[in-house]
Amino acid sequence: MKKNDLYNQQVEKQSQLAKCSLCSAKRFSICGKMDETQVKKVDSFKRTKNYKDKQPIFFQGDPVKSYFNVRSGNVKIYRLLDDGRMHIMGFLYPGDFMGLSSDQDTYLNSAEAIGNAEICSFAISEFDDLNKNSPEITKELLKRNFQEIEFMQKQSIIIGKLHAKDRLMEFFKNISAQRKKIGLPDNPISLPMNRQDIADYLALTIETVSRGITELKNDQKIKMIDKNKLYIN
Amino acid sequence: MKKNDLYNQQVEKQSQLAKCSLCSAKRFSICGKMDETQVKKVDSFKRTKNYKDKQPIFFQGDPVKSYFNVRSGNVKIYRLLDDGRMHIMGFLYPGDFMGLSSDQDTYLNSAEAIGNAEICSFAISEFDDLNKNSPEITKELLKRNFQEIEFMQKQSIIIGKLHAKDRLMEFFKNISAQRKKIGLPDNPISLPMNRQDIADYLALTIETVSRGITELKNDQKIKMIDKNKLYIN
DNA sequence: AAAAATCTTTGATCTAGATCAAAAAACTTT
DNA sequence: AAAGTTTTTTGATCTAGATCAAAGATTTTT
Repeated sequence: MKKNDLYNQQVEKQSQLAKCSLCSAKRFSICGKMDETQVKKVDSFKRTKNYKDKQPIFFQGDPVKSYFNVRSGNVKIYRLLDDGRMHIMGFLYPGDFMGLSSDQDTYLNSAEAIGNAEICSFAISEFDDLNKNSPEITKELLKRNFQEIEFMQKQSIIIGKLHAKDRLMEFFKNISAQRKKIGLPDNPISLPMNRQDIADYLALTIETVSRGITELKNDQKIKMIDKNKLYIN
Repeated sequence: MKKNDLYNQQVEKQSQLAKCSLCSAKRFSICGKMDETQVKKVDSFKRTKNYKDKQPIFFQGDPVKSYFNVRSGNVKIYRLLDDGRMHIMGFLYPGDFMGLSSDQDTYLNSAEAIGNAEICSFAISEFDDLNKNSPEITKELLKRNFQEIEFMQKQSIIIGKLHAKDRLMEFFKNISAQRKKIGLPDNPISLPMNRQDIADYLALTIETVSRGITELKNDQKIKMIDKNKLYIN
């Protein structure tokens, strides 16, 4: 059987292992802002699933039924354009929350796992209920939204104004900072996504990404440890 | 005296005219979500100022002392890059709120008036106070943030994936939609900003913007009424 | 209303990154 | 471990939009 088989049956993680109290992403998650009663409630209504590489989590246009939280692994958030091209909005890391939007009707973007990922899902009604009665959660959501706006602003400068090599360098630095935030070594970094994903994220082609990496290597700005692992000088 | 003199002395709008009850932007503003008591409070602590073309409202790096609301006119939100280039994050219209950020410490972007604009300012402490005790205001802020994220996502696709002519066309359509939202005719539209601003917003050069407009005219996609007014076919 | 300043358009040329093509490397399956 | 598949890199060529340059419009000042 192929490694990346989308139709692979998923086994729901058994409750013992999925418990919030054992969640390594809790500290960086929205759940980290909840009190014990709230976490207990989340623990009871959340579902935790293991996703394989390239397995879809939700798709643009689908009705919004759940919100999601990344427990481990990575996720890419992307939009398919009418002409079939893909634009990647961002990559998610453990502790990142997704699925909320302004209209709450249908998902605007699609999400799929990059490599193996554990994702918790919350039915919107139950999560909204919890949120409604908790200013802490609302405040945390607001804060995360502001951070996302600021990140998107930086990203629009990167895409709009920087050359290919500089976009790549900023991308590597962002991964480094993100890793630090969740307690991983910030150098060297690993690239969970492939070259095409990097291209679709930075608004470049795969060839330009490849050439850019080669040149950054020659310029001694980075050192490739292997295809998906690099050291930033 | 030059029309766009930055150092023009401002006359604070007299309270009678600046009253919230007479504000034509109230319906589209955050203030439109407030009850009478809250509006009364806002009315008492807000300050309303007239800005002239190119006059700064706040500057990136300055300590955040106030939030702002556009009462009339237009504003550009931009970031100056290290090399002196400008990236415009967006254009604001009556009813738009600005100044809030995730860290609340310093402004990340700069803001200046495009043409004459009336802007209300709120001292952060007084506004935060109001917000703290009003779930409606918080909810409205959250909603606006989501809309901004979604707008930025669309914008990143426009900048990253579309050709010059298509970027311009999307830009005109966005202005049209925005005008409709605030009760102005959605066609023809006026362009309050100049060609350089459009270029800095769409990550193009002024020459490419100019040529793009000429070509859209030739393709019968738009009809220029004058330099700053156009009809979308 | 003429002169000066600013903004916009048009023309000629250049280039970063796209596209087309193929080799090399890294994985998967048998 | 050989064959097949997918991903990444490298090479050659092309092009949309940048850059450099100057002419027209429009606005501001005198």
